[in-house]
Amino acid sequence: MKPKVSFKEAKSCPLQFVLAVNDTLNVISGKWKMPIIGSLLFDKRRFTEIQRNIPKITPRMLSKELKELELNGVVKRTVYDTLPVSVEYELTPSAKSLNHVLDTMVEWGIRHREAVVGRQKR
Amino acid sequence: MKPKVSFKEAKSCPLQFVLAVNDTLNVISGKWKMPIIGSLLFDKRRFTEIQRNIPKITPRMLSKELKELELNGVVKRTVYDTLPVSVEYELTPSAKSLNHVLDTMVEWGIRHREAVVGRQKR
DNA sequence: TTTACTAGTATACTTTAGTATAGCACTTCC
DNA sequence: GGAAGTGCTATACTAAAGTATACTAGTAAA
Repeated sequence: MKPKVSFKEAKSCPLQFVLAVNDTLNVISGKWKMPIIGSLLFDKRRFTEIQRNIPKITPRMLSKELKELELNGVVKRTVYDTLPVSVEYELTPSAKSLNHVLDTMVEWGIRHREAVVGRQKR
Repeated sequence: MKPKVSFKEAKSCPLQFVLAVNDTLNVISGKWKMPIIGSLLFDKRRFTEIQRNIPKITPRMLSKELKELELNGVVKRTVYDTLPVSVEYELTPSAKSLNHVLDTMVEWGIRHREAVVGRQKR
């Protein structure tokens, strides 16, 4: 559901906005969440595949973050009855729609960097 | 400048995207950045005004965060030669355009919460 | 002269986030 | 029988983020 008022139109910052922004922030902030989501954004992957994808992450961190992402409805975990067991992680449909958010963040990040550098040159 | 490829179109996650997302995250993540930006989003304010706006923040934190935001080109600090001195904080034009990012975050946050709750009910 | 306002700083602390290193249970390959 | 691959967990640590409490200099009103 679309919020009734955007930040631009609103005259003050309603609590529900802050809460919704925080929900989104909780999903993507921290040292490893973006790399993990990035790794899953284009394909489902297994534990060790993600680990190989993100060279410096420890299994403890990967495990911890994946659990948190699963709890938050961002990642779906599927265990296959193979020998040895294989476990697949994939983004939920809701998480896939994160790319809209990420796109605006990329755009703002690039623009903002240009604006800041521009001011320093002048 | 608009990035050439969006997350949806891209087949892998380019480094420049990750960097730009991190730039944006650095500006808005942490316990107090959003409340401070929220407080300045509709008007310029003085130190104690912001402090009254955000009841539980300590002056140490407010001071620290404002310095960081100033360094990152998000906030502009102006000292007025009144007695006692008054200092005004306002968002830079670049920071004001953050509301587009925040809007998509609000929208995703609300949708995602609905999706997660929906799954729990079923 | 005490009080209160301005915009903060100083010091010491707790809490949360992240790291380092080792190990487990299971199975297959050599 | 040992090594190697599966998906992790346990313990102990360091580093970063945030809190609590007190305090500063300058001025002005009571």
